[in-house]
Amino acid sequence: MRRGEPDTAPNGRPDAPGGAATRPPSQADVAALAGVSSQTVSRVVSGRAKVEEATRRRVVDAMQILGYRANTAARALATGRFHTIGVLGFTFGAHGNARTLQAISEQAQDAGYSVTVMTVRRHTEGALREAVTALGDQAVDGIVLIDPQILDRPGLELPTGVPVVISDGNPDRRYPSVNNDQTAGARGAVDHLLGLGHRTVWHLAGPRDSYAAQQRAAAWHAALKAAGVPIPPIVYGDWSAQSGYEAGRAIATAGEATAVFAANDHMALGLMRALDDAGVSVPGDLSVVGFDDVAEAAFFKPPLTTVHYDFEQLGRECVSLLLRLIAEPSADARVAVAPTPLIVRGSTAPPPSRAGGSGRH
Amino acid sequence: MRRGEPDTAPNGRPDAPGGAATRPPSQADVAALAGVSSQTVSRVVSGRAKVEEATRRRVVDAMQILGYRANTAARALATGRFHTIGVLGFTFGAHGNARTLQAISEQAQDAGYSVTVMTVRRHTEGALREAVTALGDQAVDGIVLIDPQILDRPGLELPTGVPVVISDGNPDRRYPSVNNDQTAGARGAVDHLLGLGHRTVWHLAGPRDSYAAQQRAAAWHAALKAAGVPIPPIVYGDWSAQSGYEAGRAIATAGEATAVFAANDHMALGLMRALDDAGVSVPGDLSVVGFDDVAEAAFFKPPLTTVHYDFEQLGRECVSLLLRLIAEPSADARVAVAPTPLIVRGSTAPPPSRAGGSGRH
DNA sequence: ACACCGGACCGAAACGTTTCGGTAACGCGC
DNA sequence: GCGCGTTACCGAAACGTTTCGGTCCGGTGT
Repeated sequence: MRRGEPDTAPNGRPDAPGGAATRPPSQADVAALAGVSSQTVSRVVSGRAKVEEATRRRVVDAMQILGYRANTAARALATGRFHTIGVLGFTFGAHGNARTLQAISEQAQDAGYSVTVMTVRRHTEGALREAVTALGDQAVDGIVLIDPQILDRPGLELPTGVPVVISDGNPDRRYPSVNNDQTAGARGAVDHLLGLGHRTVWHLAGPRDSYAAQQRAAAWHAALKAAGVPIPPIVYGDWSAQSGYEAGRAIATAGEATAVFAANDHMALGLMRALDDAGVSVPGDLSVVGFDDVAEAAFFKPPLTTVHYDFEQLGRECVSLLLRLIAEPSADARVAVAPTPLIVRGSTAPPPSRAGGSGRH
Repeated sequence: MRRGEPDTAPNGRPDAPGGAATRPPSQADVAALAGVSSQTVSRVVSGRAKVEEATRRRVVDAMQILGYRANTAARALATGRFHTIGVLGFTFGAHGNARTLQAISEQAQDAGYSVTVMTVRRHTEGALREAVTALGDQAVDGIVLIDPQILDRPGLELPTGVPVVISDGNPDRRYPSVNNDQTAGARGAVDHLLGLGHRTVWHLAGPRDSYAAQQRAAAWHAALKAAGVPIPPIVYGDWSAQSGYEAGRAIATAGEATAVFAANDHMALGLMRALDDAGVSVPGDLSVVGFDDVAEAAFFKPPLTTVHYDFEQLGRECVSLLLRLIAEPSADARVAVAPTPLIVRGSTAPPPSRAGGSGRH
């Protein structure tokens, strides 16, 4: 790593085309050109201290001429801050996570932070865990955990020493979490269906290990209980349309349900498709409510009544909270939650009248 | 940043609960505990040089005891390498980009690299551009450009000195690009429809500034031309289901088309919804082919015939190529492209017979 | 005139790695 | 027993910032 260049610079180093890669300009180079010391350059770039206007101009000009860019690594080494937050999850390809990540990225960028994504493989054991851990620590100032069930993996330790916030996670965990009001959303869905006259509402839940799925299921259960209506068994899916389709077949075969609340829109889509295949009309014979309000939901057939979920707000709040915790580790962890309004479209209606309702099959 | 601790360490610094944040262990600490010098520790962690087994054990044990983690910033400063690649795009919330990013992240992680996402706002001018640029340079060893039309933004300069690869971009640009075989996919879609007996095929294209959209449109055009059939005017959308719906209304009103090739599945969905609203049956009156093969496409009504697109392969190839270029800037830039097979489902059929076909309204 | 003060700036010491150049210790052939 | 190459290690110099502790200087109150 030595420079290896003689101090008595011989006539111009070869900057010729195809020549040696020339080292990018450093603070010291700027300082030399501007005729100041390097820490004055530092003061100018950080803007944290007084610099006389004339000096400042000279420095800025020199930076311009040389095309100076601060070296992130050196800064991080000196300050101990990376100005980077890590986002840790199973996948960023899934709809909700992708939207949340985008919001996180924008919000972080506005605050001068960059975002590193760290994915942990779902079905991976052993050594890779350590790799993830090693990746995560020391290179980020804080972490947003976007798939909180990662915490359930034995042996996966999050780096200590940096704050962690959980997106859509269980609040009684060891880390602060940010949640939209899923409970209200699920309750709104159930109440809407009951209000239409359905005797009860079935639930097509997300995977058991997902906290979001758990919370939606719990709210569904509570709403039914509060209404004093019978509580059907939960049907489980894995968020995918395929799993929704399979659940739909089962529900159609059972032939009891008149209303189903699905824990996300993709499963609702598969569900509706299965019902259609089975000759059950939506919403004539059976009403369906989704969750998420994906951009495509309005164009399903029928257009899906669903709970709107604000992933963008979720991501932004995660960043805000995390930055507060980075600045002041004991900061207040309370955050505002976004509302989850029900968007009523065409997939819900009153239950079929008694006459034609029971023998439909 | 000075340590400020007396060299003659007084009896045990207070590591008491709530005590001062104690500096993480450094290489030197490990070296001291193991009774070796710090560069031997370096040799052990890098594994690049011979170390006697006994020494090696002592060092490893010491690292274990102290919970040593290498400091990324210091390493980056010393080596000039960050072991990080940046992914630059307009948004990671969109379906294709999200899947590509996920694949990039996994592939990079397997190679020991981490991934930083950098988003540039679509409708933003001026100073923010510089922010993006500043963010991008010096902190990454290479860049994957996931929304190549970013290059069309005047004034946005990519950092020089690091390799850049373009995902799904125009090959005659200044950077190497990785493309799946979009042309074959689009041609397959058109040929399928023509093979079913349609006189011609309309095209619902993606936004004009998208290279992927351009390429699909060009392939559609070429396929029609090769078949010697009339070429209808292109209808443009913006990838969204909403824009597909609007296009569908126009196409239904015109009443000429019997087959439409949509440049992605979401637009195809909106299109089908508009046709349905207009009383045009799919595929009875009009056939629709999509592009992407999103997981939900099989559950649309009708199930969508579409071109399968392998975003995962795309992302992986981008990383492979980029890592080759990082290691050897003049490396061969040729990459394998993934096939784009047509998945035939229920949204395509032969055109309506002449009798009932023309007067459908 | 003098001490004093604050503003603008500088010299130099960290931050924790990697790596260059060396150096003891050791085996080996002559 | 002497040179010589190897092996296993170490001392110390970078890498480019930030920041501590000063210094120089021009003003101000007495």
